[in-house]
Amino acid sequence: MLRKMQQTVRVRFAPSPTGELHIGGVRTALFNWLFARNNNGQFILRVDDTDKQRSSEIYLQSILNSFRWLNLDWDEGPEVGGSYGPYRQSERLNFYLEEVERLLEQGKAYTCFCTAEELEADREKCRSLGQPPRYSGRCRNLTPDDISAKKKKGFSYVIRAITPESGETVVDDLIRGKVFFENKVFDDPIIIKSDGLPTYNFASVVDDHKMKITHVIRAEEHLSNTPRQQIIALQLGYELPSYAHVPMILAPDHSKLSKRHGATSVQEYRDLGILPEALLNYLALLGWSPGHDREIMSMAEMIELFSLERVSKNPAVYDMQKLIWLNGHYLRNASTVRITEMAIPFLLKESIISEEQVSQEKEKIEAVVGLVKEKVKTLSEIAEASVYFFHDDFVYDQAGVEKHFKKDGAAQMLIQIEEALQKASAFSAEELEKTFADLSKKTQIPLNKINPATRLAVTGRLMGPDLFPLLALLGREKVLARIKKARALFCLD
RNA sequence: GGCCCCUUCGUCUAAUCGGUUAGGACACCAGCCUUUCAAGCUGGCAGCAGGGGUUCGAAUCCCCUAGGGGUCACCA
Repeated sequence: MLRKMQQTVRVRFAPSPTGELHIGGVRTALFNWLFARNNNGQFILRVDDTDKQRSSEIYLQSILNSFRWLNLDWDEGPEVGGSYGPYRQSERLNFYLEEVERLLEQGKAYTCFCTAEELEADREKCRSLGQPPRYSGRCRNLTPDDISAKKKKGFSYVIRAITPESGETVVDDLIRGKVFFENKVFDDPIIIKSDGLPTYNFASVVDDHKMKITHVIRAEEHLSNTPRQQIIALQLGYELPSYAHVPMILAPDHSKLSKRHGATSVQEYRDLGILPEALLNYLALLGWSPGHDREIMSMAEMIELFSLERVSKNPAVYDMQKLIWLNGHYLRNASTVRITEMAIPFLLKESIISEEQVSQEKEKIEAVVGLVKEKVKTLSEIAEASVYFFHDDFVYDQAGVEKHFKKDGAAQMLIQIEEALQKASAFSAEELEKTFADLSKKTQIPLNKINPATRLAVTGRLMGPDLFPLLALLGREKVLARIKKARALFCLD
């Protein structure tokens, strides 16, 4: 504990820009971030873009946007810089080559000319013998003359690091304890590819060291990679960071989360109308708990309570319903002004309002959102529930029409409602509530007939926000016009 | 298949060194509230994967079995 305090905690999240940031990545990033903030340490973003083919700037920008949207800030990394940069692996080639040169000189790595076909043949042979596929070590003992001759002929080559053939490597994991691996199951890993770029296992080790990373917190899928990285680190003479492998997030069918399971990227959740704080709170609960019955937590509370010791070992199945529930909670408790800002893009996208209205009718939009947000769970539902405040040409619920309009006396009732509303002294929620109560008393028609009929006439629906504030917001003119229209459209007499 | 990890309600999880009527949350069901639907409140349903040990006592420690997941690339 004391030793931990002496050294500033430095953690990193190292996405490769080959796709959108997905929720598994966010959860890993979040745990890193919480751990850093809890320890007054630094959270570093590093771009693992050594796969030239698949990496793209578009994805990097999208990932950074997702981080910004989630409000997860990084102390060092792209755009903010830092004293251990550059933070893109594609710009750190000189570091890797320097280290490879050293390994080569020390005889801890060697040049390998084996072709893909040769390697495949080797693997095939191993398989047929019932053994695990393993590199034969054919090029380990090439002489310097062999090597320069082959290079001169233009053969392509890679650099491999030498792995001990016996003994074992122990990964001391903060979450799982000591995990033992026999060295004989590993072959000599490629550290520099034939395109001259480092492989993940090498670049990652070099960067973690050069960036003074103290804790490597990553998904469990990397656990079996860790001994290979430790072996490389050993060859390089590095001191090892602490490791913590967090459990994976699984789809409801217990398989690995993928596109076919629906939304997987942060961007998709954003488009669905999920709030960033809800997503983070939910993700924090997947594989971690503060220990007591606490579930809804602000970022400040999560920072305060987070510890790796309380991260669980077993994979967590992802449950959309609980996320939605949490989102509803945050939606209701957030300020109307903020939710309105966030809902506007959804209203625009569904053509419920125009750009012009955004600038000219902000107050009305806020009033609508304020009324409607109590009943919904996502921002896109806000849009859906707001339609009739801005459009007169909505469709009427068919079952509702049968039940409330196509009955004897329905027209009479609507007329009476109209008259009462016309005479109402003020068109406020309180006044309207009184108006309806009086009407019910006078006509002997119960409120549970008057109210739904009014709602149906005015909104086309049977459900929605409280009726009286709804009517008040719509205004006398629109309400009366809509009741007239419904009467003309549906009533028998 | 080899190696590695994991196993508490349907799902996420709690239960400090072994002693709890195994707790909470989502979902589901019922009731209350109510002008609707939600929300909220109250209550209910539901779990220690199986089998052996160790122990006065095991969800908790050990072993085995089963199941799930990961990994074995010139992807990260």
